[in-house]
Amino acid sequence: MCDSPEETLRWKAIANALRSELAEGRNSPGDKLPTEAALSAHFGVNRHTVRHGFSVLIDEGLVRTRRGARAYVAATPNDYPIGQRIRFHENLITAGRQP
Amino acid sequence: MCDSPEETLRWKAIANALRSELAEGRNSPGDKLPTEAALSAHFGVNRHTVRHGFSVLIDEGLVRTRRGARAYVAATPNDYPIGQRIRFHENLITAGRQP
DNA sequence: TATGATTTGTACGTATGTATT
DNA sequence: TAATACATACGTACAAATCAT
Repeated sequence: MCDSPEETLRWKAIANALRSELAEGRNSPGDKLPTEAALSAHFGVNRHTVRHGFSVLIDEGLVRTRRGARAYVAATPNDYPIGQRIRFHENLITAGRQP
Repeated sequence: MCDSPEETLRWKAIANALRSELAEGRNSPGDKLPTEAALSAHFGVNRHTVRHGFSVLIDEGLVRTRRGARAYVAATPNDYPIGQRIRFHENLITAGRQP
């Protein structure tokens, strides 16, 4: 009942995986993340799917990207716990489901 | 100089164009927007470019989308004037430019 | 109610531009 | 200067939800 196929979406699974990585605490703000190409290979997905997942973390303020430079950690989930609450964008989308 | 090539980006130009349309006041919350295909043809761009522009308005809370259904107006810029201030996402990105 | 058409969502692929390293 | 890496934008295909008949 009420199956939530959230994890079946690759971009969302990648976002969750990366967020968990940051929550582990082994990364500090300023640390560089792997390249899109490296993450694509690691997750076995297209580069754009990685970018889609990245956009979630960017909107959450956890990660920042700059053209030409590697993405880096802007904050960790522990800094200001958003926990299960997802980004604004997500809220709007899921809210759209309600009648 | 200091040219700000904000308008040269198609997805941003489309977002601005659609936002201006909503600001005109001829649309009310609940009104349906043209389909992605129609907007693609109208702006002469790919469907994904339209979707990219849409994501801006979605994050601003002006538009909502549901799979299978047309996008509809959730609010108008006049409802809560954001004016020149761009969405959170944009702020993060542009903030990334600063040293 | 049921079926088919419409429309958005996801995912992959490719090419080129532009900033950083 | 050259290599690296992200950003934009085109394209294709299929899945899934909605709408219309």
